[in-house]
Amino acid sequence: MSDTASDSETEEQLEVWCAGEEWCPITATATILGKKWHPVIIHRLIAEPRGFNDLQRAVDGISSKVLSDSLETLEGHGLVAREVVSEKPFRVEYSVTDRGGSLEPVIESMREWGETHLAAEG
Amino acid sequence: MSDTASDSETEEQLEVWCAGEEWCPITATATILGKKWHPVIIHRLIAEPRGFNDLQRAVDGISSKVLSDSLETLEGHGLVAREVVSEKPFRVEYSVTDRGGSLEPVIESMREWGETHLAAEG
DNA sequence: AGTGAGAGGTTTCGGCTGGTAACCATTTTT
DNA sequence: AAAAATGGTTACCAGCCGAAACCTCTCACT
Repeated sequence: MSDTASDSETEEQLEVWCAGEEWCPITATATILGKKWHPVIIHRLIAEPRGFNDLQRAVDGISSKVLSDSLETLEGHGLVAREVVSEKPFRVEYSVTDRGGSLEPVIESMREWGETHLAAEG
Repeated sequence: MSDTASDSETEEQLEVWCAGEEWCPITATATILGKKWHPVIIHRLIAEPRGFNDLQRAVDGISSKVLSDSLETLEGHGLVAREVVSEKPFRVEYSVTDRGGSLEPVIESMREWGETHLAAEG
């Protein structure tokens, strides 16, 4: 494709550099975060660490199976940490890792966009 | 896409409620943007309007069927516009709408996150 | 001891979606 | 004429998504 404009503009290359390249940071991010429930799960865990059922209520609408699968996936990506906080009354706590917490600006921009462009409910 | 029922996404998905009481802007945004290829498609169209094959090459990795379906969905959400620019040599041009262009900060934050947290991964 | 609520999930079973490959029609280029 | 480029469609299938049911364990109440 078009990239032989080496000496022209340094500024505009920032927006074009991932076109035609093999690895795309947007696609990479979308592969992890681009699921229906992943952003809101992380958002709720950034707000505060929670147990499974508490989290399910906070996400509000997700099934237990999908939440279970999602948490497993997110833990695999190193975005969420699972800790058993009690054995006898068996209790678990999910929280975001540093890596997961770093997604806050992304999720916040999604929240803002949704609020200004999708607020059509009532 | 399939028939009439599934196209209710176009209008009624905007009324995604979090099971009764609270409407969640993050979930609503994720329902639209939370697909593997949607963010990068919009990103490439924000960079410049393109024809189908040009866009497919720019997205790099997407199949023609998935691109076709995605464009149809995004057009239904009012994020992408399709214009036939020539009939004799049949040419179309896809571009972002104002609404689609307003996603730029969201996509940019995804790009930044991927660049700093996913570089050199698969 | 029995019942029910709450925590933390798993199982089952479809339907929808994402992905590959093949195919099609038209026009331009070689 | 043959090849390539443009803009897709169709067939087919693996896998993910989602609703509902089910499961174990503990605690509280009676």
